[in-house]
Amino acid sequence: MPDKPLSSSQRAIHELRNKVFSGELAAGSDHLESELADLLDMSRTPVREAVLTLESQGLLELRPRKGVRILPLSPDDMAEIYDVLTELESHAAERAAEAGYDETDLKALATAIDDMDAAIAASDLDAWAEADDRFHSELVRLGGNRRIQSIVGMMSDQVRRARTMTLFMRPLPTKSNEDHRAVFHAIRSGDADTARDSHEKHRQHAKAIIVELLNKHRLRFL
Amino acid sequence: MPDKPLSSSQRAIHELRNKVFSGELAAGSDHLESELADLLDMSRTPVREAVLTLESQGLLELRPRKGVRILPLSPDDMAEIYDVLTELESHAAERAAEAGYDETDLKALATAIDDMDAAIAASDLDAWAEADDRFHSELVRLGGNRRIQSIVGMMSDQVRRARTMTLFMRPLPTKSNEDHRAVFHAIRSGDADTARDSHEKHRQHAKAIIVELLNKHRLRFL
DNA sequence: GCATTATTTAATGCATACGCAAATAAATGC
DNA sequence: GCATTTATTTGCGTATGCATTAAATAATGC
Repeated sequence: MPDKPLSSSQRAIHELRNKVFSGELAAGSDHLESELADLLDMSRTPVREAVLTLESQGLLELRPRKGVRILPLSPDDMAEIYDVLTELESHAAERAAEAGYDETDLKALATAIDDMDAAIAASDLDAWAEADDRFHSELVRLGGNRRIQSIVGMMSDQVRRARTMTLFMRPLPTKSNEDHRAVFHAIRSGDADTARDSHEKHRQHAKAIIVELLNKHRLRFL
Repeated sequence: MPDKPLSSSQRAIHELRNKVFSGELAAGSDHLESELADLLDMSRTPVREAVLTLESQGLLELRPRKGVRILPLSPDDMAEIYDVLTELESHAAERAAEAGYDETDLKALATAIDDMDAAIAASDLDAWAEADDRFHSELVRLGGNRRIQSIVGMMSDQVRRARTMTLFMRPLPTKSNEDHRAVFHAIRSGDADTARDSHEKHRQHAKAIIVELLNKHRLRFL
């Protein structure tokens, strides 16, 4: 069936998001509402609504008369984001382990891990990143807390922005999948403490790598 | 000076929030945009913008053609919210302890604790609740992560809704302030682990009490 | 009667218009 | 020249109207 026509508002949200991710709307740049409306070929109304939504998700900022500002991400911002992810995802891992999921329930998680292995073997960074996203979002889903899912979703969006930049400037994340497996096994065996601790270490490590990378390359923002 | 005139949009956000808290807009009820516009004596436009914002904060839900639905809070929702608060506030406590704040920096925290003591002595539940809010928000502020401040702020809003209902049906929170003092002392002495653990226990305890209370009183939602 | 289709109703999504206030430019006084 | 005032521009906040489409109701066929 022909996909249902998307509302202008929704379209605005998605297209603006994409343009931020792709860099077409550069971090730190300002844009008038009317400019964005022209860009998306719609009136200001749906643009305003989209901008309101994206503001609440931390992607941009409304500064009356100065335009809509695409929020830059500093290394400090990145550190904040990773800290939130660390806490909430670790909680999810803990809960997932307590939930007593069986092999079937954990299949998506296992698949994501395997896909990461394959991607690394093929040196396909994009595929790895996609599978990594899948692992983390599935983990959070298994945690069962919908508010955490929503918050982590928003924060992951921001991380994705930074990863585009940093992925190619760091070594292949070969070690990363050991962490994923540790978390996986802890969950499968119902060891909540280990699941939590493993994931916590995993995320803290990721944070350290990215923040160091950004600082080393003098990426004051992105 | 005469306070600056608030925009209709801002007014709508605040007034709608208040009406949700006060119960004037009951949880679970549906309201057309035009109805809310009439209620607030403004056009649909700023109401729509406010509703968009409040939706992203989890207070209500937009269901096209069915109206704006004030989201009810179930015991499960409450549990989710407390879990998020537990994780993020505990992280803040840990960081606050690491930050090496001196007596002056921690004054607001100490004051909040004293105020709670005074409120309990006077059996003034409203004053206690206010000081408790102050303690938690100051704690999170000291944690230094602005994203956590924002998330915790949103979640605390929801807790406040429930507390209105439950505050009078539970014993005076006399024990609660012991927890607060433990967190305070750990922060002052730079003991991050203790700060974290104390606060974690504090919040888990609060969660258990509220969830039990809601279930006991068959408050399926609120 | 019951199911299906046609008709009406009405809430929303969006475009548009307009007044106001802020920012900028121009003009005036010193 | 520089500061201060005045004029002008321009972006935003809000109101309003209309087209669209989902829901509700009536009508038709079987």
